[in-house]
This record gives sequence, structure tokens and C-alpha cells, in this order.
Amino acid sequence: MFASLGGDRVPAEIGMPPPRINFSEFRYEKDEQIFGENEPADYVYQVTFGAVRSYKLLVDGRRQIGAFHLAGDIFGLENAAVHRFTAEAIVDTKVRLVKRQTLELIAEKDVLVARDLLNTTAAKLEHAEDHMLLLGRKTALERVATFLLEMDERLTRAGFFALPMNRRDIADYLGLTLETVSRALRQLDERGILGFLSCNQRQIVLLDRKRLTNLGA
Amino acid sequence: MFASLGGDRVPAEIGMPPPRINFSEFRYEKDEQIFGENEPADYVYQVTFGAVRSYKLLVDGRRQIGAFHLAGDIFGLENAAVHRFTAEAIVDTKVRLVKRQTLELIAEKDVLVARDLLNTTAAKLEHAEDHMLLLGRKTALERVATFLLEMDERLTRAGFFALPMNRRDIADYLGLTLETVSRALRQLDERGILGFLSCNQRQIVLLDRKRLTNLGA
DNA sequence: CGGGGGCTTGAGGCCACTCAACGATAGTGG
DNA sequence: CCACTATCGTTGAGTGGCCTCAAGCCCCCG
Repeated sequence: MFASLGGDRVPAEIGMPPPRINFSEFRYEKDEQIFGENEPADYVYQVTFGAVRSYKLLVDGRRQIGAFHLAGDIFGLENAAVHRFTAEAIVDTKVRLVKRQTLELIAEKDVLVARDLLNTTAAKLEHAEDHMLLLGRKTALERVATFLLEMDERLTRAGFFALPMNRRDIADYLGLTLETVSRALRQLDERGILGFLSCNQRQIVLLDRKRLTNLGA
Repeated sequence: MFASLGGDRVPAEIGMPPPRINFSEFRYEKDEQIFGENEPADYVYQVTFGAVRSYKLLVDGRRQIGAFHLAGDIFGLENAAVHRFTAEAIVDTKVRLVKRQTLELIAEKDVLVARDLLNTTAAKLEHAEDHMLLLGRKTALERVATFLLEMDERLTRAGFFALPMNRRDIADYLGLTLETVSRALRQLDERGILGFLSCNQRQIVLLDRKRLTNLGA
């Protein structure tokens, strides 16, 4: 993303603003809020290290996490004046930020940057569309299977990874309760589809990706 | 949407390609497919009359409708080579269509058109984000209330309207069954929050928008 | 060693689903 | 005009998957 802003020495999927663009590095501690829903959307963020959750709340506190943002991901990019999610660091996190107005001014002249904005937004839309199918029509086991495949894809693609988020975050992402997530993981463990590493319940090995894919589809 | 393509004599919210852009009118009968998921996305569509549903299917037939498209709405605009939804006419429907490539060529030169593409995509993203909250965290009654408010907003804003879609479509949009939708509507009727017009179960009057809003929020 | 957070596990309940029957309406053809 | 059919919607009875509530485990950390 933002490949058009990147130099050649940087992996395209991470990207990097060229020297002429002002960007700041910033750090957030675990559970620290980065921005709140309906706050002015003055900055666009990119995770350089760590993980971020963005979510909406209902008045009684029910929470829906719309997306997790991992290293390289852009977030907080709005086409409106205000943020539509609250964003919080899941673990200690470093971000880069650019003034939204700066980006927009560049986009008006540079077609490549404009196209990047569109690509980024379209990618988020595709994710949301897939997630609607999950939330509306998949069973608890299918949701968890889909989630594990997504995390494997985004974290390592290696079949094992350490989840940065806790069970409650996963549950609020998948439209479930944390107990149901826990039970689904145990079931996948019992079936030999996944395993937990080294007594740590967040370190997961995918043992049978084929069966997991069957469940997640 | 696509205001930058419109002439002054056309309402901005509907828009119209200027004379130099080739666009075709097309008609689809009730339940006719307009395009299928994973088909090449060569055209972008705009509803001029009628209504369209776009949905995804799971292998066993479970369906999630991602959006309804009403008069004036753009759909089928993808940033990828293929469509990510199947689109079908809900009732007899007229659409206008433009070659996607044409639009992209123009967007590369005309910043206003490029911005329109971004705005349209961003609006769809916002809708999807709100809908994830609904699908993940709202009760059946809250979903139906939200749906009615959305339809009132988009159809007439007058407090009464005729739904183009049947109960099954509504259910597949809200992640429910058609029976649950029916029961929720009856409950809202019994509570005096809405009424049905003239023996037609699709013609609805909102009698107490305040209580409906309380439920839908 | 006590405390707390994260996670698991069990028991019971409830909301939405499933299955089934029925009613209303529109269209079709005799 | 009246069957006849198909579609759509409603309603009821019963089930079940996920939620709620609660207890307990494990690990980390003071």
C-alpha cells in the first residue's frame, strides 16, 4: 500500500513516504487509544510495529471490531471529516503518521498517489464484504477457522504464529463471546487441526490447513 | 455520486455521464442476474429504476446480501478484475452501464472523476462497516429496526414506503431467517411503532420514528 | 505466597432457527 | 366465474447453538 510513495529499497507492501513528505513516528502502549470514533480525522496511520484494533460500540457497550491492523497496514484513512472507528493499540505499537490534508493535496496532483488511496480503500472494502458474510452466515467454528487462516496469511504464511490479541478481541471481531472462541479452538485442537505451542495459548500451529480451509470456506 | 460526470440539469445525487461518455441503458427482469461473483468486472452500473441485490454464497447455499442498490446507486464498481458479488434485479429494473476501462481512463486525467471513484468506494465502505456492527452485535429486533430506518432514509424519507424486496431478501441482508424478520415486524406493529398499508405487507408506515431509532441504535 | 489477568470448562438458559401448517394474493386456464 | 397452482407471508411448536453465569486453572509478577 502507498507503493507510489515508497522508494525502491522498501518492500512494496509496506511502502514508505518519500523524504519530501513529513511523517512522524509515534509509539502507543498496550491498550492505549490512538483515536476515537467521531474524532476529527486529521491523520492517516501506518503500523510499523505491533498491532491495532479498530472498533465500534453500541450504547450499552457491545463492541464490534471491524479490523485488526498489523505491521505495514494503513488505518485511520477516512474519506470523511471524522474517524468512523475507535483505534487502540493491542500491544506496544509503533506507527507512522501523515497529515491527511498533505496526502490529499499530493493526490490531487499525483495520479499514482490518488490510485493508492483508492486501492487502499478498495482493499478495506473487500475485507469488510468478506467479513459481512462471516458475521451474517457462518457458524462459530467456521468463523474461528476463517480467522486463523486470515491471521496465518497476514502474520507469517508459515503455518505457525503468535496472536497479538486476546480471546475477547477475537470474539468481538467474530461476533461471538470469548467462551465460544475458546471452545472452538479446543475443538480444532482435539480434531488435530491445530496445536498450541509451548504452553502459550496464543501461539498456534496449523496442522491441517486443508481441513481448516474446508471449515473456513 | 459521479457528480463530476453530471450535467447541471441532473440532480447531483443521481448524476449522469456527460455526452462524450458512452453509456448504455439496459433492462433486467425480476430475479434476472446482472453479473455473477468472480465474473470479469468490465462494466460499472447505475440503477435508474428498480432495485438490485448483491450477495455472496457459501458452498451450501447460505446467502449474505451485502447491499441493496436503489435508483441512483452505483454498483459493480470493483477495483479488481472480477466482481466480488452476484447482482440480481429484485424487481424489473433499468440500469445504465459504462465500461470500467473508460471510467478509469478518464479518472487518470480528471481529478474530479478520480475523486468520485474514491468517494463512491468510501461510501460503500462506510456502509459495510456499519453493517458489520449490525451483523455481529445487534439483536433481531434491532436489526429490523435499523433496516427500516435505512430504507426510509433511502426510499422516501417520508415515513412510509414500499419495500421492493421480499422477506427472504431482508433476512439474508440482516443475517436472520425470514420467519424471524416476520416476527420482528409483527412485534413492531403490535407496539405501534409501524403499520402496514392497504393489506400489502410490503407497504410500511413508520409511526414512531423515535422509538424505532432507539431500537436501531 | 497472594493477587490478578487471561483462558478454560461446565451447567443452564434463551434467542433465533427449524420444521410445519396455514392464510392471503395473484396469475392461469378451463 | 371458479378451481387450481404457485408464491409470499404469518404463525406455532419444538430444537439447538451460542450466550450467560460461575467456578477453577495457569502463569506471571509483585
